[in-house]
Amino acid sequence: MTTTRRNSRQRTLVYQAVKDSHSHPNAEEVYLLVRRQLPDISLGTVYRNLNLLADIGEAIKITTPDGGDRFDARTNPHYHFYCKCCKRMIDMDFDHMDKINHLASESFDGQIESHTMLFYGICGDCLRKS
Amino acid sequence: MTTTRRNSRQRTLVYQAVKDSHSHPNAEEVYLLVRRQLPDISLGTVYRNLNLLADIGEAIKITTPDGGDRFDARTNPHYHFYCKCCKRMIDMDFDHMDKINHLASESFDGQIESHTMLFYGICGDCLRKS
DNA sequence: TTCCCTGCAAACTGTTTGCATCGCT
DNA sequence: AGCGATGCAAACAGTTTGCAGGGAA
Repeated sequence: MTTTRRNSRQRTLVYQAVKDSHSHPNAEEVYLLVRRQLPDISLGTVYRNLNLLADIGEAIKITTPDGGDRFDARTNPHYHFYCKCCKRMIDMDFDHMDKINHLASESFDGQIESHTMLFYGICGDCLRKS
Repeated sequence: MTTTRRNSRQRTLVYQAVKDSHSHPNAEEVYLLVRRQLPDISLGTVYRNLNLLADIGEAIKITTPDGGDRFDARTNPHYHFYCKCCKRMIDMDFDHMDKINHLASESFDGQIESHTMLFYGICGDCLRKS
């Protein structure tokens, strides 16, 4: 038996914030966004709802090396690129994802979760600035 | 002018522990390992030396979704696979690394750091147990 | 009316840091 | 002797959680 889930303004706004922001916000950023419309929301509630979204699969939680997880409400398959320079998390949409998944699965004993690869490096913007 | 670096029993043992352990230990595990030979070492020192190793490139620091970074003293190129089930970090050595790096680089604006890809999924051991 | 959800604050985890001292070089 | 490294403990950042009250169904 699944537990009944209720709606609340807080829950709706947290979800909206993640969905509308395409910058992979962390909990603090979502908190600041939602506070614009609901100044009394607490950070704990933001965390609870972000984790709920991740649990039920309506958002992805991405662990970054700079402390703090980021959230992404995009549901279509894509990889992530973490720029060590500007610390941005960048979506990677490209044609070869299936091929890469396949190549990786081919010689590994285990079930690779499709489209959850994380790459590291320096993004194009940072490269051109230096 | 580079700063002079000195040796200490602590530093040597931390390095040895990471090098000898092939299980991608976290700071706490390294601490426990080193304490067997040097019971008075402090956790702070372990952290300082692990970070030093990562900075000078003698070890890799891998961020995991379960809190706590892991360390790896293997220097030859390989990817990592994080098993969501048993929380192990598993080395992936396979023939297609260069091809995957190339495919990924091809359609992404930025410099992908070779051999730092992180995959998620369920490892073979966990699959067979369930 | 039920009981899920919230705000608040305290607690927790992993990591860093200031400081006095130690001990390489 | 000089100064980099250590042990210790306090501080920190990000996150979780216990609890009493609030509100959706």
